Amino acid sequence: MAIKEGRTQERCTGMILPVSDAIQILSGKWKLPILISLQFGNKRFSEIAKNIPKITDRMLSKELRELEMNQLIKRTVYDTVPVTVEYSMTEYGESLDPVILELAKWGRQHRKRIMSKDRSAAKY
Amino acid sequence: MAIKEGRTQERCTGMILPVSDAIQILSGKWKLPILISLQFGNKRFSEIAKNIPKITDRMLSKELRELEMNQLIKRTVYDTVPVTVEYSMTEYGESLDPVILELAKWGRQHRKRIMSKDRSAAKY
DNA sequence: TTTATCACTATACTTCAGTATAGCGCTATA
DNA sequence: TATAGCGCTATACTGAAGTATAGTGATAAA
Repeated sequence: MAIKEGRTQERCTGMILPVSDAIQILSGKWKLPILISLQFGNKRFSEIAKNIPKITDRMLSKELRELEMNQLIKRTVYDTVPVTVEYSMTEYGESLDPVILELAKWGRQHRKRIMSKDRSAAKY
Repeated sequence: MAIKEGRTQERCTGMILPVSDAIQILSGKWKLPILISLQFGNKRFSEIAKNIPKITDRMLSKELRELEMNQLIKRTVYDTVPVTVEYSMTEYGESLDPVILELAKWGRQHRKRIMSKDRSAAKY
């Protein structure tokens, strides 16, 4: 029952704190999908929207702003007429790649799992 | 501007779908902290609560139920008087370890980053 | 001329995550 | 006897996330 009961509390909090930071920044339904869309190349507002089923303009606009504030993405305005706005990942944003990769890996195998057993699939 | 414009949309959705699955299951402020707490050993209700600052009984109870439904954790009741309830990670729950590890890594370096530059730190 | 696209913003609304507080039956301890 | 711990549940509430819908001004296409 007790595995190495030494400094568990500290080590536990030492894990929970950074993870909480991360999930706060990536929180919500849309931020990761947006980042993924931009992983596949710089995109304009409407192109991102096309990549992400069901997202509304309002949400996309709001989330892009937050991601930009956290310096995960960059917004570039070209003064064409009318203006062209392009979004791209920053280097810092790219540092999330391994996180996204692991999430995708897990999500894929989870999907397989719930597909194969109908009993729990019924709940979803 | 355009990097390999072939099947981007499909590959993009192929990433977004599993990641959305994952974030739905791990959604919210508390599920990952709870899983982390259980990574450090089987625990009882009040022990988990002690590990996670600020969580309320109601939330802990609710999230534990959801994690159990998704088979990420296991609830065992021992018939002592009064009953002892122990929570533990399932093997399936352990499959999340790499995800949690990457999140923790990123969170730690993010924390360092915002600590070092006060200008953006002001916002947090 | 009407329509559509672009990158948004405004307003209003719903829904749900999360908080706050209290209480349950049981038991061991002071 | 009263208090505290255990593992919760009940009720009520707030606030934030997300949805729905419409509209902006400029331009280009039908």
